Amino acid sequence: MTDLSVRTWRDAHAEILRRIRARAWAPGDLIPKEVDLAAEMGVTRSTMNRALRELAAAGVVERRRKGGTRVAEAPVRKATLDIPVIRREVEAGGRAYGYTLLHREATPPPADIRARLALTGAAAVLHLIAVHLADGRPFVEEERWINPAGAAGALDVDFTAISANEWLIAHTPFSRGDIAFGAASASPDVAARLAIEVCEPLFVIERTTWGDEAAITFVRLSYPGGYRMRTTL
Amino acid sequence: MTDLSVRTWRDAHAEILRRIRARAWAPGDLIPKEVDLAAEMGVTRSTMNRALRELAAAGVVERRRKGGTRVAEAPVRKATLDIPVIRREVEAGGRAYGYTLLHREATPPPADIRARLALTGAAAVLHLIAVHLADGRPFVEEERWINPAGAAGALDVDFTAISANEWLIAHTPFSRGDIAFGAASASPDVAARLAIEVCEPLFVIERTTWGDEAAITFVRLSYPGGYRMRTTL
DNA sequence: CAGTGGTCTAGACCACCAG
DNA sequence: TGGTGGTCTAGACCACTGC
Repeated sequence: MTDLSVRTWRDAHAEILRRIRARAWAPGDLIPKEVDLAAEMGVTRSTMNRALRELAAAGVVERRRKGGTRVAEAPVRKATLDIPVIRREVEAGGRAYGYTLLHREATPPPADIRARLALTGAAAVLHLIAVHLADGRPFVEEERWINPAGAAGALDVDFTAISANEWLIAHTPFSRGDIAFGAASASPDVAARLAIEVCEPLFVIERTTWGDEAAITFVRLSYPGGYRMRTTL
Repeated sequence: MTDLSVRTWRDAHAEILRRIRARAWAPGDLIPKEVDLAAEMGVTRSTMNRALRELAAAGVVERRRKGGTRVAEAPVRKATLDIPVIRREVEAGGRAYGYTLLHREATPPPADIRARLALTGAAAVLHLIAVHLADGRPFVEEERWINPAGAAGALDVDFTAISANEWLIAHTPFSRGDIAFGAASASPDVAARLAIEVCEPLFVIERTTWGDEAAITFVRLSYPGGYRMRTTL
């Protein structure tokens, strides 16, 4: 018998998840349509729709108009990562935040950076290298290119007092971005900046952000090997 | 004047995002309440609620009952990562998938694994080491511990034909999990399994999954340094 | 073409929490 | 304690897509 305590979309969500876990509906199976489930559990279709929509967003079911709703075959679990401002990340750990700009130069970009920023001409971009500190010790190294065509005013900013990330957040909101996570070995330069040994492993985050028309910035963050980025499933 | 083409929650969502980007509402600002925004844009509160809820989920605004809705100060951007089954990940790249089990042993777990699986006794767990292949070449090394108390039947399975991941997906759905991403150096063992040099950088994913009561499994996936996990913001 | 999910409306009650 | 967001209901129209 159906649990009569189903009153909210969370209840319905939980009940459907329970059935899927209990194999009442196996992976690949078509499950009843919204209207039927709603009727069975005693809620309106709107409520059931909300429950199923959330399950679809979590990758548990797949939905198609006319095709119905089916249990995901390969549960491509979706993990949501928070991408915090580094200052907050450090301060959230109870440590004092610091920031040192090591290099600042407007220069024509190398070919790979031109490609990442989708630049055609040879106009100069702003190249920054900085280290973020936690309790005075290197936390992460940042190498960044800023496209003046996408970030108006950046060339006039001295980034010694404010990190490029925070300046960009405040002045140049982005509309989309891509991000990649990987590992690399510390080059001599990066090793020196992070005060680690050459060839130690680095956790690397590469991010490109775009405005409505042009690329705004490309940044590579290199964390020493002990760093972990965590979330839940 | 308000754009009269606002008809759907996506329109409202886009319009609000536009205003935030245009600094009509600055970070930290309180924005009008649902009812007012709905009236202004000519939609119902339900529709506006959906738009604002999605913005909150994306980390663009923060909402509180009675406190209203305000533009997020530090846009803690949320990135959604797909955690695919490795077979699918390889096949999605157009390569042939392969899998080799290198080690299988039921053994009392070392202390760190006991801690990760929240085990109290010294009951044996199943320890597996395997390599996943793409076009016959090592793609990722997998070291896994399976808690028989959380994954009934695992001790009876020979994991040479089916990878533990796929068996678990099919037989032991999990209710929650935690996942961490980081970097490490290849130990001699791992380097040999992946056919890379000792001390080359590895991209490491560590994942623990839990059933309703007990931990099911802990797995460490080690990808060679060139690997990138990508998503969009 | 017809069935299913996607969305909107108009109204209502309620939970939470800032003042 | 009152204002704000969270959610439910009942009904409707429509877009997509499998058959």
